[in-house]
Amino acid sequence: MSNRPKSITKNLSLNDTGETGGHQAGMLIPKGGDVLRFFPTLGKDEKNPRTSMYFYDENGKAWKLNFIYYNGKFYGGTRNEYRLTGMTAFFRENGLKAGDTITLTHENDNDVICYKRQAQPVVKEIHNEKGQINKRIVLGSSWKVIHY
DNA sequence: AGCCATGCACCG
DNA sequence: CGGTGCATGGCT
Repeated sequence: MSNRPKSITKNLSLNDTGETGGHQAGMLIPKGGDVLRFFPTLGKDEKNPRTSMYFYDENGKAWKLNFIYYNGKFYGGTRNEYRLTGMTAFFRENGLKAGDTITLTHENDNDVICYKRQAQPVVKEIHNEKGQINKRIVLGSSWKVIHY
């Protein structure tokens, strides 16, 4: 639809921050939308292609993130999704939790990473058929895109 | 489609 | 040898 967005923001999930005990070290990038356009194009010419991207925080510190296209679906597997990995150090340094947001901005050939803490996560209780209560953090629309 | 979860390779 | 991230399977 349009060109590369100026900025994208993600509302962090429990899995993104590692609070679920996972260690996948990366968050999912939705396919087919403007969010994906923020990143370089990765095709299916090779399996699981990737590129490194450097983002700078407010202190000028560089963070190396890896943008990977898991495209195993086209190589006999099932995966077909994009991920941005290598973020756990940034999450830890800033104490980020699910419900917080991280924003990636591209401006004047400068890639910037920043974050925003959510004051109080909204927790939703889900009652299942066995009478158990599961808690889950409510995420607004996960992604937000800002164009030039 | 998106989030949750994990076996194992790698590396300090 | 313990923590981290890759690559992938699983669940909703």
